Order: sequence, then C-alpha cells, then structure tokens
Amino acid sequence: MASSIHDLARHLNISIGTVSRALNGRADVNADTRKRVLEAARELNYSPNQSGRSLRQGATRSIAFMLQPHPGDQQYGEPFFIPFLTGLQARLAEYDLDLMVVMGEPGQYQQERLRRVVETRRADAVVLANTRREDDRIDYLSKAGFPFATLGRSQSGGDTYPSLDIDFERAGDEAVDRLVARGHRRIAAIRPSHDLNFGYLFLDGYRKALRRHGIEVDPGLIADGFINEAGGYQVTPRVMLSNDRPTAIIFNNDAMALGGCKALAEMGIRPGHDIAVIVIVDTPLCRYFSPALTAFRPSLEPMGRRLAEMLLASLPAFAGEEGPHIMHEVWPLELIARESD
Amino acid sequence: MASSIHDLARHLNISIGTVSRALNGRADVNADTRKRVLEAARELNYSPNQSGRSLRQGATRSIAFMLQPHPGDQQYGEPFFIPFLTGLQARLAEYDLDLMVVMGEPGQYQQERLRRVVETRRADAVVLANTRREDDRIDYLSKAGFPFATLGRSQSGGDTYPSLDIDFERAGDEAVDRLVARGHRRIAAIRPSHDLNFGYLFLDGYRKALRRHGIEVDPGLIADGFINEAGGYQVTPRVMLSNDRPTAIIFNNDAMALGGCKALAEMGIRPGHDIAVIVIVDTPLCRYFSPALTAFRPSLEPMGRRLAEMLLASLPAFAGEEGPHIMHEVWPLELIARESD
DNA sequence: CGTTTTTCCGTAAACGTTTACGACAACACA
DNA sequence: TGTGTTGTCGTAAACGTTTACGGAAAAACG
Repeated sequence: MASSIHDLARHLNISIGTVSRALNGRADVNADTRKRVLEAARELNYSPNQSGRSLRQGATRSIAFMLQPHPGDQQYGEPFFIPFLTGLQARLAEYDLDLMVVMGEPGQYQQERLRRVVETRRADAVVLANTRREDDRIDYLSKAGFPFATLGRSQSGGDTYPSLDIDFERAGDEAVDRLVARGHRRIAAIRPSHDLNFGYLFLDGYRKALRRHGIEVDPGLIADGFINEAGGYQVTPRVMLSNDRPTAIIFNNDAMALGGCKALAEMGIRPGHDIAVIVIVDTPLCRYFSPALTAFRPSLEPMGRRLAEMLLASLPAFAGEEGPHIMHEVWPLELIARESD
Repeated sequence: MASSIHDLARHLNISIGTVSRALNGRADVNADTRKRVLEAARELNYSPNQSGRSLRQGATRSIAFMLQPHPGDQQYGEPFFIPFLTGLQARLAEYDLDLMVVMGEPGQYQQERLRRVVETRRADAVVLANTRREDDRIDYLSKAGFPFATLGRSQSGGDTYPSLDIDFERAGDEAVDRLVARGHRRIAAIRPSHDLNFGYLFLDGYRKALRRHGIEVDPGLIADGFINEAGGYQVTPRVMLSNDRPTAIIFNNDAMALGGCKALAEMGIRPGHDIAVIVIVDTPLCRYFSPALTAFRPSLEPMGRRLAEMLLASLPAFAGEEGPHIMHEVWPLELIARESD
C-alpha cells in the first residue's frame, strides 16, 4: 500500500532519480522507460508522499483559510461563508492544493493560530476573512513576508496583497436610491461596530447617496451594534427614538436585521407596512423571514473561486508566465426585491 | 525568519541531536543546556518545520473532513455543518492538529478526492459526514486500513470505526408521540431519498411509534424526495393526494420542510392552522420561517468536539495509555416547540 | 584505586522526494 | 578517425526532523 519511489526503482531495476524524472514528465528520460515507470506506478499503486515532497520543495501545497469570528459571534458568519468556501476549495482543488480551515476563539487567539501556521510552514499562503479596518493579521503577514489574500478590504498593509470585496459602498448607495425613489427621506442605517471595514464602506455609500438627493445626514439615524441578532435587537430602538422617526432602515448585516425586526415587532411596527427594511447582505434567512426581506446579494461561490485565482496569480510558484502581480477587485451585489420595503 | 534546528545548533555550538532532544523534552539532556536551547529558540524565533517532522514521523498532524454533498445540493448541508465543524476544529486544535476540508463535486468525484488524501498521506485520519446506508467511502477506508470516524451511522464497514450520530429514531418516535397526543392520527412522513442512512432511522422511529399507538402505517403517507427545497416542494403534494388527507407532516430535513410548506401554501393549506408540521433537524431557517417551525435540534458544536475525541482515542498515536478502542454514540435531540404544530 | 553505573552528548541514518552534476554511449559531423 | 553533440541515466546531496547507538566523562561503588 505504501509504495515509494524506491520500490518502483527496485522493481524496474533502475535508479530512483530516473523514476522521479519519469513521473514528473522531465525531458531527459527515454520514452520507453517512462512508459514502464508509469505502468509500474499503476501496478504498485504508487502515489507520491506529500510530506517528502513538501520537505524537498519547501511548499506544502495547502492554503489556510482563517475565519476570525466576530466578537460575540458563535456562528462564524454562517451561512455567509459556506458558498465562499465551496468556491475557494473548488478552484484550489483544480491546482491540487488543499484547504486548511483555521477558526479559533474570538480575539487574540486567532493571532496565535496564524503565527503557528506561518512559522511552522503548515501552509503556503493564507486567505483572510472578516477584515478589520486596521487588521493586525494583515500587518503581521506583510511584515513576515508571508503570501496572503483577503476577502474584504482593509487599511492595513498597503497594496501588497490581492483582495476581493463586495461593493458595500455601492450597495449602500443603491439602497438609499431605491428608498428615496419610493418616497422615503428619513432613512436610518444600522451597521456593525468593531472596526469591521465593510461597515465604513456601507456608510460612505449611504451618506453619498443622501447628499446627492439633498438629504441631510442625521447622526441620530445611524447606529452601530454587535454584529449578531442581539446587537440588532439592542440598537434598533435607539434609531426609532427620534421624534422625527425614520420611515426606512438599511441593515448592514442579516443577523442584525433579524434582531432589529424583532425589536420593531415589539414596538408594533411592521416591516413592509409601517417601515421599509433593506438588508445588505442577503442570506437564506432573509428569504424565509416574514415578511421576506429585500436584500442585496453577492455571488459568493464565484467570489471564492476568483479569490483563489487572484491568490495563485500572486504566488511566484504558481503564477503563469507573467510575474507576480497584486490585484484588487470589488464585485457588485444584486438586489433581490422582496416584501420588506 | 526561517531558522532551523541547525541554526540553533550552530549558534550554541552543540549538535543538532541535542537540540532536538532538548526541544522535545527528552530526559537525556542536561538541565542547563536545555535552558540554553530553549532560550536560543526563543531568541532566533525558531519553530519546527512541519514538513520535516511529518516526513520523519510518518504523521502529518492533520485530519481531513470530507463533506460529501447530497445529490443536487449546492449548499453542502448548510448551515448544519458550520457548528459541527467549529467544535471539531476546536478540539483538534487543542491537540495541535490541523483540519483539512475536502468537498468535491457530488457523486463519484468525492471518492477520488478521498483516495488522494489517503494515498498521498495528506492527513492522518478522516472524518466522514453525510453517511449513506451503504457507503463506498467507508468500504474503501476500512479496506485500506486508514483511520476514520463518521458523523452518522452506516451499514458498511462493521464495527471498525468510531461513529457519532443523532438519535433520528427517537426523534421520529417523539414527533409522532407529540402529534398523537395532540389528537392527530393521520401523520405523514417525508424523508430524503438517496440511501442517506438517517432517513431509514427516522422512519423506523416513526413506524414504531405509530404501532405503539395502534395506528396502521399507511404507505401513502410516506414519501421520499431530493434532500433540498425543490425535493420537498415536489414530493409533499403526493402525500396530500390521499382521499383521507393527513393532518400532520413530519419532515426529516429542514430544506425539504421549507419546500413542502411552499407547496402547502399553494394548496391553500396553512401550517400551524390546517396542518401540523414538525421538522427533524432544526436550523436557523426553521426559527425565522413563518410560521416558525417546531423542530428537533441537535447539539452540533459539542458533537463536533466529541467526535474529535472519539477519533483521537481510536488512534494509537494519539490515544492515552489505554489501547485503541472503537466507540459509538447516539445523541438525543431537543424539541424546540414553535408555531407550526 | 579499579570497576561499574550514570549522565550527557555527538554521530549518523532514516523518512520520500527532487535535482544538479557528471558519466557514458550513441550519434553526427568534418 | 577525431571531435563535438545529443540522449539517457546513475550518483549523491539536500530539504528539516527524530532517534538508535555508541562513546566519553563524571559519578558511584566496592
């Protein structure tokens, strides 16, 4: 079962060097011997031992995906990440690369896990998610010169790594556009705290659209909260306290929207009737909620595949003929109109 | 940055053997030299190279989690697996083990991915999910003598591997119990096809409970379908065609229940009013659906941790003092009573 | 003081690959 | 025939560890 390159060599009475070259498609091996080697490999059920390969080549052929949980989040952004992970894994598999998933507790612990991966060279590169505006993981990786790519932008690290993000700014902008077109002028925005970068991007788009429509930005209509249901539940009433109540709310997270709707229900306010609700980013939860929530949806699986490509293109060892180059892409979201706005 | 054991040895002017023994806590090394080695290791920022270690020890210190998608399922059982994966990963991390996630396309392809992991020795053991009644992955792994554990039981492979499962039989039983207590006698059961083992277990419990209550099992009230929303949508009407319509339906999957409810809605039948609906297994979707679906909920994160423990205990290399032993556990579900029954 | 035991360390092999280098034969060419 | 070229292969080192083995010095013992 555990046949090595030595077994093949002994079996064929040739040297291990020739066997290796034959298997790796090198030019300097006779066509006939190559055929014999490949036959023997099939016969003896040979597969190269990855540990031996990794050691010699200095590359593990595996990529680590680091999932940093939001503070207070038990669910790791579920179900946002599964389709992304699916796409990422699919593309990596095409390059014969494995995917390592590293989670870890919220906060500091993730840094330790990251260091471990980097220092013990358990992976050739790292994919980061849940990027913060200032992200110490990015600082660490840039400083260490370890290859990585991010799902989400950050202000850390400069232009040294590939990144792929959703266009939260445009989604915030379009959400306001849509609401204004439907007659709303008092539009609230609820977003996550904790320096998550997309919260800033969303708010930029929100503000820009308001100004374009000549609507003054009212700080009393903007609130930050924990990025989970409890956070939405807790923070939504704050925005409704204004004596000039908003007629619409844009939630920058699905879980927060769910919690917010619960709070609204307790206040006797019905989304879709008494108030308009739009969610950025859509998940299956939005669809099955009652009323079904109008939401902006990203293409997560293609994004996963794309980020894998971008990361690979930035790795000298995997890139095509052209040298390594850093790319940044921002993908649009699609509006899924439902009942809540 | 990439300091090796040789660097330490050179720096301290001792041999690499001694350095290695010092780092690994061997007894035959002077207390003073050990201290000097550990200091130098910190100073030179040394971490052992995992590839070197793997090669020498014949163990990669990583476990592969194989997620076999259901046929026609784009979502990999989302969001069922995230909490399980979280628990699994957490416990493995405590043992300094990495988690590799392998997905692959539905069907045959998964076998290839599995062979690759096993033959190239990319992982020390494998965790299987979505077990079939007859599971060729289990057959393959047993025959190959490769260590593994499963989430879910199977008829394949005998008693040679640890397994952890939810008590679907009891959940089916209790669901019937609850419905009968509420006056129902015509109770339908909708479960996934494709040989998924839990569908059989569920039906066993369903039948047992019916018989206990003196209710004849009506084959016209049992239907199999694809394990997704479309499957539930397609198959539910079949059960409603009976001239003696059921007054309750137990769905053996959340997505199928969602699709089933859509079909019911189109027939003008309201869950929670005109018909009782119970779901096995609960996901967040059940909670936010309208009406909120009564469902049985497993403890997925603790289950992930537990299965990691069971797997590790069966591995000679990681077990405590006692030898390897195979365990099987079946965990109960908790009924979450909501509005649909 | 001689012998045995203990303590500590260095040497070298091994894990399974890949690859730089050189050797040798066959062949081509002048 | 001598020289250069090409094709094919073997040798051996290297990647970074761990560990069996033996040896030297120190300690213990008679």
